[in-house]
Amino acid sequence: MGAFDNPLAAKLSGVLDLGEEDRRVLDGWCAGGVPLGHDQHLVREGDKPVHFCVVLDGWAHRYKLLPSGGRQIVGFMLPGDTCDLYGSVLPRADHGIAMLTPGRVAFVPQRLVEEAAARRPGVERILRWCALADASLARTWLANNGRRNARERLAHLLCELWLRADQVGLARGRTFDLPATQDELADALALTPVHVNRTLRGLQGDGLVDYQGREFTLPDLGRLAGVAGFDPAYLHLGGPSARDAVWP
Amino acid sequence: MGAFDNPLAAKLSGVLDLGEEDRRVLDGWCAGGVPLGHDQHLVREGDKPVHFCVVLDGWAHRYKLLPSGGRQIVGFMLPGDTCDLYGSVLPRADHGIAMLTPGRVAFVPQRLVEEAAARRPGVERILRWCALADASLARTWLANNGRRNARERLAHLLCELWLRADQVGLARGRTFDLPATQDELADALALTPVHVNRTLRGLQGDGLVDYQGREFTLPDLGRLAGVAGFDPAYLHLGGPSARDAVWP
DNA sequence: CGTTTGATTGACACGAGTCAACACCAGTGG
DNA sequence: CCACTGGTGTTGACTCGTGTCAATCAAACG
Repeated sequence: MGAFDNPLAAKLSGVLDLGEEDRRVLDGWCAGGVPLGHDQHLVREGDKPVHFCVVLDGWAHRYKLLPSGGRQIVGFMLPGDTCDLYGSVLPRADHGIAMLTPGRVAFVPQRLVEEAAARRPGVERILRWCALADASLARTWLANNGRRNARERLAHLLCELWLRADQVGLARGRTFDLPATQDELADALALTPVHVNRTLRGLQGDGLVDYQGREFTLPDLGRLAGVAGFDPAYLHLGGPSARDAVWP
Repeated sequence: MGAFDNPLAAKLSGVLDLGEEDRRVLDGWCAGGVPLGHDQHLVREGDKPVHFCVVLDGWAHRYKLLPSGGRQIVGFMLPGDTCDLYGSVLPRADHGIAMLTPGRVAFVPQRLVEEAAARRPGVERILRWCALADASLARTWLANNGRRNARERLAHLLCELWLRADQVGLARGRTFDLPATQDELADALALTPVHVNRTLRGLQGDGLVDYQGREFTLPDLGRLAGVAGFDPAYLHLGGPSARDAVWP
């Protein structure tokens, strides 16, 4: 926001030194963008991906379907988040990506991305940063879902999503919109919707979370982060933000 | 093996077109290597990583520790596997890596890696491939641990590890060494050691797995893959291998 | 208004965790 | 040569967190 008209540059400017020229490349990628409706797909599992995607507006989620019919959501995407679905590097998308809300997405032809990366080391760094941050996030979810109970897991996810929303200007103080159904939260946390509901109510009863519809408020982030065992390092966030005013 | 004296080039030659020159770069990285003993660390969580690592020999594992004391193993590394711990891109390692067996590891200064990547697009592609394949693997584990029961999970992990071992010449037909304790398998699968033991015996009772010590045999890979819902696409393996002779 | 989608709650079941004991084996040192 | 140790695997009995099934409710919507 502010100085930047594209959320990807905004995010990256906090963590990497973007040259003038690199930023122009990113601006080019993020110009325009396609409006997408709720539930529309950016990528389907099995597709040969030919675009590098940047979410400009709205939320999306990445998911994997299992032969048995289950679904695991493997990540949420907010404005400024990218997916490098391997384009020229790997042959097929191993998971799908779809919108959680209406929004706007930039589809950058892999050819352009490759050319820019070959021409400018700064761009190559950006791509690598995105891929590595992505992997880091997936590993953190692995640990979260694997070794925490329902309460801790949910608290952890809420901390993460509030922080990420805040980072791109989508939080109003400790309040933010989490446009996912409890079903979707369940598939992200590897729980059942019923248990997500109970756990959410539990946190609410303890004054750690408040919500009406999809609008969530985290009245005591310090205590919630304590419950979650949350350490924001894995998000690799850059510069200062509202979080510094709120965080323990 | 065979034409290649370094396992990284061997692995990559199946999936990427390596130029003559690129291969020489990889040979340079993998020349030498440091011998490491059981339990020795390649990287500790929180370190500022200054090397790109390639496992030349032996098995390693990547793990995260939780504030509550739990451990989640987030991946196994076999010869030819790399870790790009973000070097110049991200500030700190978000997880540790340690040997499961004695072995040999090449530590390549990030500076060299950066230079090679800037100079040669082929090298940049290699790095990106490694990062993306890594993320893909983590997401598959997320789905596996999140949405399958103990039996399916364990079956899936065994399929993965046999296939990866076979790919680098470490399997003898359907038999391979899995140098992890049941404790370690439990931390990889987000189970307890006791339950891993019971599940393993269950699979053994059904003739799907056989083991004595750390030597595992998978007598009926087709049936085991069926139990697991295993689809090897996520490993992004390249050329043909023994698997083609055995797989359903 | 019916219909649909998502949230909520209760009763009950079950898979996996916990606790505890024992077996086995490789060292190691007396 | 044997006693002792620590690490790993194995098994049983019991507990408990989460899943399953089912009913109800509220809001959104054509």
